[in-house]
Amino acid sequence: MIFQKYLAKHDLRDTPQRELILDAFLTLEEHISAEQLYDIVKRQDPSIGQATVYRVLKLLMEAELAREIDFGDGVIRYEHKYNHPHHDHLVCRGCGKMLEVVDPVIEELQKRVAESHGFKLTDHEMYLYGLCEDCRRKKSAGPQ
Amino acid sequence: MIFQKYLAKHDLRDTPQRELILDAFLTLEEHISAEQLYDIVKRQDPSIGQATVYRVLKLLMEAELAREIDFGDGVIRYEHKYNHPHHDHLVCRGCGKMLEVVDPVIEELQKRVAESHGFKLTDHEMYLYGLCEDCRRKKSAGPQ
DNA sequence: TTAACAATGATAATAATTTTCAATAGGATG
DNA sequence: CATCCTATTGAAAATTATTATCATTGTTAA
Repeated sequence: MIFQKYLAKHDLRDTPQRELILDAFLTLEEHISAEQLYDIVKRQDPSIGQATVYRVLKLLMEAELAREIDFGDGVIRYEHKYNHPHHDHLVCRGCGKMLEVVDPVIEELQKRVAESHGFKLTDHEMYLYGLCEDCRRKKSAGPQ
Repeated sequence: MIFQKYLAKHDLRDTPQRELILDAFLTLEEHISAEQLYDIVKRQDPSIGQATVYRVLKLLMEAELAREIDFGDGVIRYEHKYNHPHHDHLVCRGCGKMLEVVDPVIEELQKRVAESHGFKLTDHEMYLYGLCEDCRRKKSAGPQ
């Protein structure tokens, strides 16, 4: 609905490809790369091109339905934005496990840090990297 | 000196190219991309190859002399790490101006957030984005 | 000085993403 | 419903940043 409204407002057409990619994206729970999404969508319609997937992801960003996340590994991933409020990411350096976290005090302090330099904060990114319990156990138990 | 020690310890050779690139990097105050560094170095020695610049930056990382920063625009930049303790970045969405910031309370809270999920924090990245004073003034004054 | 091999520069390769472009297909209008 | 205009599509080429390859050069230690 939101996407359709966005399309209408911007004189863009509602095509079966766009619907398919949107549905596939919304069905997913976790963040996903353009290539992964292409793989999924291709199963339902092998004729779809990957450029279209990239194009739709860009549209979803503009429609505020998707948000980019970048762990710095050269691949951009996307996650839901609609009905999925802001949060940061806690990532395990060992196994890659990822948790969404928010700390309201940090959020408030970030605003203040920005203000103390004359900035009006618009948004931020925070990635916490560490080792999860499992990986720490493996590390101390296993050889070296 | 530190770089030379690192080279010696790892059975790597101290070459004029490595010296030149290291010096150019250390002379710089701000963060820089591999390509920008290549441009600078090329002026002093046009025969230098850009692969060497990429290779030396990798060495500087291993020697703890450089640190990567990634603003998510597809280009990796590097900044000094030696004698330049950890900090985060406050970036203006308007003009790109960048400030280094640290808030010890945020740092502490990050550790606690990680611990509350069973993680042992190893490092983090935090980018605060906003509008600086100048850009805000321009925005409210200028047309639209 | 010479054998062994690390380092270099040029270039090719990679990988993710974007652009190009000819063919196709929405959808408003008559 | 047919038609025209133009947005959209898929395939493939182009881009961009970075990495790998490889023949040649330079260093070092015996």
